[in-house]
Amino acid sequence: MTKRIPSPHRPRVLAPIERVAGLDYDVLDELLGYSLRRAQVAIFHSFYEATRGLGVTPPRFTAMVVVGANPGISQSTLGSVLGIARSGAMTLTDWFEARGWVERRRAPSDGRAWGLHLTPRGEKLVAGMKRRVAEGDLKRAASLTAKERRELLRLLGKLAG
Amino acid sequence: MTKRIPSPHRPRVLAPIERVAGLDYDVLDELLGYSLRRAQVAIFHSFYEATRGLGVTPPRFTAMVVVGANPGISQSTLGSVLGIARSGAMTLTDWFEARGWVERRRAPSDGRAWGLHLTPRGEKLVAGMKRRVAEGDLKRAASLTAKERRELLRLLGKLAG
DNA sequence: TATTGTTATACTCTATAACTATA
DNA sequence: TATAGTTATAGAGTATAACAATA
Repeated sequence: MTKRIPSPHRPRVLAPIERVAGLDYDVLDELLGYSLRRAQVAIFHSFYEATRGLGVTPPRFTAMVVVGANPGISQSTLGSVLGIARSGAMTLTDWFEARGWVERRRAPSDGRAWGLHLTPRGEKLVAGMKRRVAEGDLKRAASLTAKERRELLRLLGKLAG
Repeated sequence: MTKRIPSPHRPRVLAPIERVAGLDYDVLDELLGYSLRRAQVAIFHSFYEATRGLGVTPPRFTAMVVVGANPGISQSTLGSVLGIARSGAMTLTDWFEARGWVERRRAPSDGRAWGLHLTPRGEKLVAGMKRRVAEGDLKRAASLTAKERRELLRLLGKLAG
């Protein structure tokens, strides 16, 4: 089977959304969409610190966590979780496999599907990342009280749900 | 001056981040980063409805609003607001100019820079979009009380700031 | 020298569509 | 027929680097 060569890992440092002094932002500050975007970019910086050098982007992190918590998950299901097409889930899996973090095993119940599993190395990596990302996430939210952070999570959940 | 041909407008409908039943999401639900992403995707759908058929993506909407509220703004400053490089701000401006929504006028104080201005057509368009986007944003947040929505905006602002 | 806009180019991410092998 | 994975291809968005004109 010929494998596509996975792309080199060079994650982008998302440019900060600068607050340009003296500029009128009009309705933007009243919009949840814009505020969400700004908050997300801010959080991304702590994520980037927590995964520095690994080439792990947020979708890749999500994928690793989900594979770890759901061993044997298929590529298609992984794609659904991430909101990407099957072909994208494949590229993603190739990327992990090339690094020896994830392996494909034939699903026992369905000859078409692969079951995805973390390798021992993948297990170790994801454990470390989970810890560092969670720490960074907390640290970035240090301007919020514990109660505010919980409330924020709750409100975001309501919005997304 | 040879102008680059702006790309056709075919905005993507961001695939929803499905909640796959029976799957273990592990730490993800405790992370602000992941919750922000899910909320953002949800909000994006109302944005998409509000700008349907115009090819206006969130960054383009932000740009139109900012140019409208700050006539004469330079491409570089616009790029800073959006967190993109100068070359990207140029492509963006070309896109608007090709539709007759924005025009470049030589900046009186600096012979290198362009000042960006909405055309009458652009003014009309952005006014309508602002109304519809704000309405959609409110509607999408209908599951939140007015107080919760304000609190969410406040917390997001704290996080981003 | 530094900055603005521009051009050329490359890369990432993702989508669609066609193909295969299984179901 | 339908689905999982694969492959090929295309497009949107953005980055970097080099250049001209102006500061």
